[in-house]
Amino acid sequence: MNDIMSQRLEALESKNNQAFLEFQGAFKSGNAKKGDILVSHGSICDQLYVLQKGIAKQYRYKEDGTEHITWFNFENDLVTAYTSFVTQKTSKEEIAVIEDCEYIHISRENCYRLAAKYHAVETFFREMLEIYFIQSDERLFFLQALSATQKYDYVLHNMPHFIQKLPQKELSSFLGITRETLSRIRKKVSL
Amino acid sequence: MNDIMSQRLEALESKNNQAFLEFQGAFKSGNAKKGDILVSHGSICDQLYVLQKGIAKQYRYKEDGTEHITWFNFENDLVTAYTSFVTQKTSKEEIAVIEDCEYIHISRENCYRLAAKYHAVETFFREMLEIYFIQSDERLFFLQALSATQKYDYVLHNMPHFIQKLPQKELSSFLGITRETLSRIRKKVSL
DNA sequence: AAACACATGTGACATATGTCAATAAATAAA
DNA sequence: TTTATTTATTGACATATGTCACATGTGTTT
Repeated sequence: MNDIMSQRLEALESKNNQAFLEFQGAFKSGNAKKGDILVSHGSICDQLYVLQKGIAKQYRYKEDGTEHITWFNFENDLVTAYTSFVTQKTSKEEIAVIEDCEYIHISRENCYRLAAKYHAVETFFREMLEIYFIQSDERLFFLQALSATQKYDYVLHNMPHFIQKLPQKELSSFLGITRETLSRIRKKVSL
Repeated sequence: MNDIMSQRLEALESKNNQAFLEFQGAFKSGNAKKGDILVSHGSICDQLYVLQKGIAKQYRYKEDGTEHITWFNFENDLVTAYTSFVTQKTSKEEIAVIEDCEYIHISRENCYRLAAKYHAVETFFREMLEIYFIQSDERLFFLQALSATQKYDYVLHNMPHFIQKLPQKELSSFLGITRETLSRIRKKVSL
């Protein structure tokens, strides 16, 4: 995700510097410690975050109380509970900090206000959405079609930082398998 | 999806009638028979379709040759192999007709040209993307966290037309389970 | 260093779902 | 209508993955 975001921002800057400055100016900075909840289940999400440092996880609970991680966020990722952000209904998703985070954030109101005011900002958002949509599409296939081992391999090849930086407990949830199964796969792979 | 699309189009019309007319004018109409391929695996997708009648399926192949349906399209759905459409790389996805279709379509070139020309068209696309992103997010959780029976129940309650209108062969692929398992679940449910 | 909490590894066993094969039912073709 | 083709059902069995219980390891706090 990383450079894609800065690319788009540069495009925005060169296309309409005034829009860029105003957009940039609407961000505030903040930080959060490991374990903190950025967006809590049941709340209405009205902020868009950009991670500058640290790791966060997005997850949902099933009725049985189990946590299911849908995505991890690293440096330069856009982070928000998108469904709630867009619909302004209570969020089923929750976002929590795995490793101490520094971030900037902008309110939903400012996002939409600036998107309405500046065509170039609107374009920025459309392009970011495209990227995340594609990412989501890839994950869909991954979840639907691959076995536990294949999923692990996929992540190993395509998102190696996930494996390097995340505790297995979290990674297994993301893969949609149990910790035990992940542990056994790792053993097999390392032989 | 249905009315959401027409809502957005109405919004576009009232916001900028000129943009709306030009956008609308860029569509051509067409049709396809059951079994036809709208977008084939390996091609570059440069059209955006709007289904007016019929049903289509979007799917990908695994290396082992098995087909995995990621989504079904019904009346008034936007249809395209989004990843290929955006990136202009060859498509991993394929789109095929399940029930004879009538549709209108617009070229990628016209989409982006009009989005760049008219802020209101850009907004239309951003909003459509938001909707599809949310939909995709829901499906993600569905695939990751639910058992075969739970998935069936989910579809039964949330997309009943999927169950009414689609052959089980296709539905099972969409659910990420085998035909046999689906058949057994249906038997159990109907008791 | 000791004590603790938390994450990971391992074994025995349970279970959901897949696989394969054979009918039955439904659709399409002749 | 009859035949052919595809789709759905059902049974016996295989297998991947989950569950539970406990051991081992790792890092943190005192």
